[in-house]
Amino acid sequence: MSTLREMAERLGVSIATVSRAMNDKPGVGSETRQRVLALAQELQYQPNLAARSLVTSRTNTILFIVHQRQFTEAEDPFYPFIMLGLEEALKVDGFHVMLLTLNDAQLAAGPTALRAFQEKRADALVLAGPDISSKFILSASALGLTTLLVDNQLQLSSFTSVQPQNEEGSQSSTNHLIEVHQHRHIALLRGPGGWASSDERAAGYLAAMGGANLDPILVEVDDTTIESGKDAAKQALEHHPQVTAFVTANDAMAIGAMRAARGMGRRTPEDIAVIGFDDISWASYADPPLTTVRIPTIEMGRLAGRLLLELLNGAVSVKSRVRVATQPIIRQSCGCNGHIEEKK
Amino acid sequence: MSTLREMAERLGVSIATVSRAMNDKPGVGSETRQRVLALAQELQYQPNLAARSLVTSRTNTILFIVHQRQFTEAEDPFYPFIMLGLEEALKVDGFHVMLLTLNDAQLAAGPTALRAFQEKRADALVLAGPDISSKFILSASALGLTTLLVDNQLQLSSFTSVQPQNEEGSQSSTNHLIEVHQHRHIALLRGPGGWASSDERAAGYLAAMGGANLDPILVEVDDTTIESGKDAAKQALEHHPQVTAFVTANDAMAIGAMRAARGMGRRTPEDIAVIGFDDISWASYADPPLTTVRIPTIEMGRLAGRLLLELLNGAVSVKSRVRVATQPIIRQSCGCNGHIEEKK
DNA sequence: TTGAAAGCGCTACCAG
DNA sequence: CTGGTAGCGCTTTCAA
Repeated sequence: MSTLREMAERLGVSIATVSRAMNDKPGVGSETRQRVLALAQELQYQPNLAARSLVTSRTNTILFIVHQRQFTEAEDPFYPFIMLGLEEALKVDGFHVMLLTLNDAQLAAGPTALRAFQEKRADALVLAGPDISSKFILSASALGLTTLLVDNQLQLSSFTSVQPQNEEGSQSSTNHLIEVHQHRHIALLRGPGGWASSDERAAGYLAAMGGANLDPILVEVDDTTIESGKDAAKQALEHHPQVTAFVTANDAMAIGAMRAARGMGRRTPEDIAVIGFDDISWASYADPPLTTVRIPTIEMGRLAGRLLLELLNGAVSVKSRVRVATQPIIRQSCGCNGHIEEKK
Repeated sequence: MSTLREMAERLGVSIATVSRAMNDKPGVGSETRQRVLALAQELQYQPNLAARSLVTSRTNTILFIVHQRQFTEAEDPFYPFIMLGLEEALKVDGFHVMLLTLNDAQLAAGPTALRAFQEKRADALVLAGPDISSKFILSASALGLTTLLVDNQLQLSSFTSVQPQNEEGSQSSTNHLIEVHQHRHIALLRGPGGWASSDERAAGYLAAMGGANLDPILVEVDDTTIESGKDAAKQALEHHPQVTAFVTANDAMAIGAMRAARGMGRRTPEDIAVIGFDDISWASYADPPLTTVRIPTIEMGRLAGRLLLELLNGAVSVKSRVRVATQPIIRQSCGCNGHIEEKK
């Protein structure tokens, strides 16, 4: 592996000059620069990043932190996509992504787990997922690293964050049911209160119902799985038999709801229309194919990456809360015939 | 951030002594060592890894390389689990995992993409997935980094590799169909030839059929998706109407096969029993719940991590090909009543 | 058991 | 425009 010194000797110039040439810094004659670059090319020179880090205090590495269970969550692997997008965006500037998963105990213990990263290990932190507590976020950022939140946000403090437009998404899907399919009795099968995404999606539904002067019907369950979707659908159908459509907190619940409804003799979409949220991979294979709201996960990751790069370059210093537009995916569970299938 | 020097000054000893004490090296009086450790504790001392890397040429980082599309593959996100297990195992020794995804072009271009990692960026490479070519593997390992293969293997060269017991897995599921459910006409719906996992799973099926003196029925399609599962099932049922059971290359195909069969008036498991492979997250939600063969993905990642650590520590130098046992998951699509549901 | 010092490869400052 | 050099924080010889 060649070094700056080696190149300097072969070229008969100083190490400093080679360094300047390699880093596109001013103060090198264009002819000299040419020769340096040519030799670097020939030698396949790669800078030793440890040495560079030692003097610059920058590592070109960012740490992606996520709850262990969430990372590969059974019914909806969301964060690997975020990480993929992040890595894509970061690598164009020569940055790398490290994965750090935290279990419940580590999350509770606070930033002890991060201590090892204080010292020259990462330039920034991406904290992903709603189940990272405010306390943890605050103490992590106190480490002095640039911090960005994905799918999480703190009300009080201001961090740069990237989140989906939950409210707009469910408002538009509710409107689709109202305007295109003329439903009047639409129930929201929602997840637990207190979780930002559940609350925001509920707000979108309420806005749409209010806008159309319809009475909202809310059914809240304490989880957002297929099973809880079944429960919610049963409750809704028993207490509100007039309901003809469901808006659900996510796709897993939508699938559960369709199954429960079918078990009660109600077919989708003829008797009960259903619209989910997320567009997980199996949504298009559901029976019938699920109409839903797509969260552009990879794109969210890319955006987070680009934001981080700007923050790190000092190009921007404002903390911004970015909302990424969701996309309606019209399939058949809403009553459409599915000809307006999405283009991937 | 405190440094060795700072500690040395406060303790009135030399930097070398502090370094030795911190690294558990001999040559330090036990009393001195105590004092050093106590101060380190108090100061929350963290070594500067860039500085350490510069002198030791070790980074405590391993690079997880996977094909971009594969990492979050729509129907079966396999590699995030591997990465999770890897990270879990590695972090106990203070190692970190970096993600590098490669697209088709980069894969074809050879190790250019890896050049940046030659220099003090990673101590080892984990190459995951069958679609990383031998050529790429060979040239990557020529970089001089310890290399480990997951879900891939080279026939000629010897690399340490971790793979599932594909052959044993499908042999046992085929046997289940033969012995427990008395099927005589079992078709294998297999994926493309040439892919090691497809071939191995086929071999397991053939072994079981041969062992029972039954005639194998092979249907090969060029993909392993729900759609190709449908195609394969249609072909099988048309050309071999006597077939009463399917063994499929993976769960996605199994689900497609059940749907196609149902479309042709054959119910699962009454008319056609089906057993898949992989145990993807949606297998238990299929209709009927899918009997399959589970690949212990997270455990494979952990194993890869432990192996790597041994290799790096020089504890072991032998290149070993490790096969991880799969686990039969009996649900209902095979004809069992599902009471023997797996314990997670 | 301990200390002094060289040096890993690089950036950045100061002279010229 | 160019060169010399200090020094980032650490590990590791070599002496004492």
